[in-house]
Amino acid sequence: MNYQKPSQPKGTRDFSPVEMNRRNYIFRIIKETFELYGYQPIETPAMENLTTLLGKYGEEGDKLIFRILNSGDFISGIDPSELLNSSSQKISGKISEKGLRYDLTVPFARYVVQHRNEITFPFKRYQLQPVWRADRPQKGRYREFYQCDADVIGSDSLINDAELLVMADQIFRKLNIGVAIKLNSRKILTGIAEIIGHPDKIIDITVSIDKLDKIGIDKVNEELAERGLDQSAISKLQPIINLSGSNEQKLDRLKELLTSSEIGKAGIEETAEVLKFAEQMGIVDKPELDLTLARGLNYYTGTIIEVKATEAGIGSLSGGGRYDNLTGIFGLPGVSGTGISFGADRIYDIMNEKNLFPEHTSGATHVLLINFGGNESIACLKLASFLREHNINTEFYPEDAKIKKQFAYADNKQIPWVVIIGENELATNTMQLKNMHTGEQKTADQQLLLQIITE
RNA sequence: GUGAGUAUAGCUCAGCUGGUUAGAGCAUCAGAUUGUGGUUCUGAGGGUCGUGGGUUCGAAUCCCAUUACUCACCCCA
Repeated sequence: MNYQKPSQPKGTRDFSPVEMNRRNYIFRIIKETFELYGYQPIETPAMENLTTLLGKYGEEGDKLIFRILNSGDFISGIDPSELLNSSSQKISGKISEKGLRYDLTVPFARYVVQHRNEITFPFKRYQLQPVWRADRPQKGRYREFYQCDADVIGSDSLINDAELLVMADQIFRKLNIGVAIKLNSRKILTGIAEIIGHPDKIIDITVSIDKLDKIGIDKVNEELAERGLDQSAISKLQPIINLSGSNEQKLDRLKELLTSSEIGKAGIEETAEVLKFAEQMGIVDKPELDLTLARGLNYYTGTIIEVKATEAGIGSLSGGGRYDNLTGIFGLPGVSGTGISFGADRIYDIMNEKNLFPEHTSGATHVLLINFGGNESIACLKLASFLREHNINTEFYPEDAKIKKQFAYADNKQIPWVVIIGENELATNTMQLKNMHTGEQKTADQQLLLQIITE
């Protein structure tokens, strides 16, 4: 080999047929669940105008947006002296006007604003598409990954927030993944920031206490101090961070602590309401109120949701929350939305790690017909179309290769059933049906074949 | 953006403090087996040791640079 080995860009992946069938299994369950609750699919383009994307994800987020170079002679309009003297940021604004989508929520907000006259509110949509982030990849983090979002926009009702929790509960149970569903409220966090006397530091506070699980209380306090909180504020924060007990107990205690904060009290009430609705909808794995849950995106204003795998430090599998004014930025104020996003790739990783996929994911070939050539192959071709009419994924081996080779092919592709029609079978109008898993083989006719392989 | 590690066959890796023609397992292909895979046996193909430079009689091995990847931090699905 004397050519440069080809490779994909870092943080991106190829998906093999086996992987795709498994990924589709995840997508199917997510879609089905979304649709059970009345969410309908939309898609938006891979690229958006930078004006749509920039400023929505904070300073860090802006840096992580993949920019697309303008087509044509993108450098022509620029003064050479400008190239030398101005920052790369400024220049990039001149040579790039589009970027790859960073998440699905902001494009959705854009979609809603643009199509507001065609949409009936409340609008429930889901969207399963890749997003791109120019991050440094690492475990469970990719530069191209799929998000599966469900959002309701144009409804203030907390039933929607509860519905998201219930859907998350259902999806992870269907997938057989053990998770902890966590709930918080941005309003409670705001209330906390108010009563400790640092309403302006809410982001710093939330980012720091979000790490509690990971780095421990001492480090969190250190970081809070570094971020400019005085000691009295930090000590006021301690009883709040350390709240324990049931959700009810936590909420009761919070009521006492946040009496002086109107917004804090509202958050407590709303959270109690969301939990009540979720319970009435029959949620199985009860969400846990977790005040250290903050989530990065700045646009959440109410409920905050996160789902983590019970074991495995792979980060969150799903996250979401309520945003009161996302469409406001695009000129449609006063529309509240709430939504949740599932990270398909992390879900895949964890299912793979724990062997949670069913043995045969649909999409794979179900039956292979062995090719003997001649008249036998005519019988096989007819049988194959019969099976396909019954919606059974069927392959006829295209060459009359050695039987051994054909069987090895079936084995390799993990095809569960193999049918043999040779000279003898052709004469008696039968076939040999072999179960590749057990090795059992029996004589069958068309009807028996259909019956056996569909049970 | 910051820090650390790795780079040898399609994949996973071995190759000791530098010493002839670079190894294994798995995978692939062929045969043992002309109607039977997942077990066994035999054989074959496949590598300018990431790239460029340096030290040396001699470099996969030591040094420098560079690129790519991995892991962690920041941040996040």
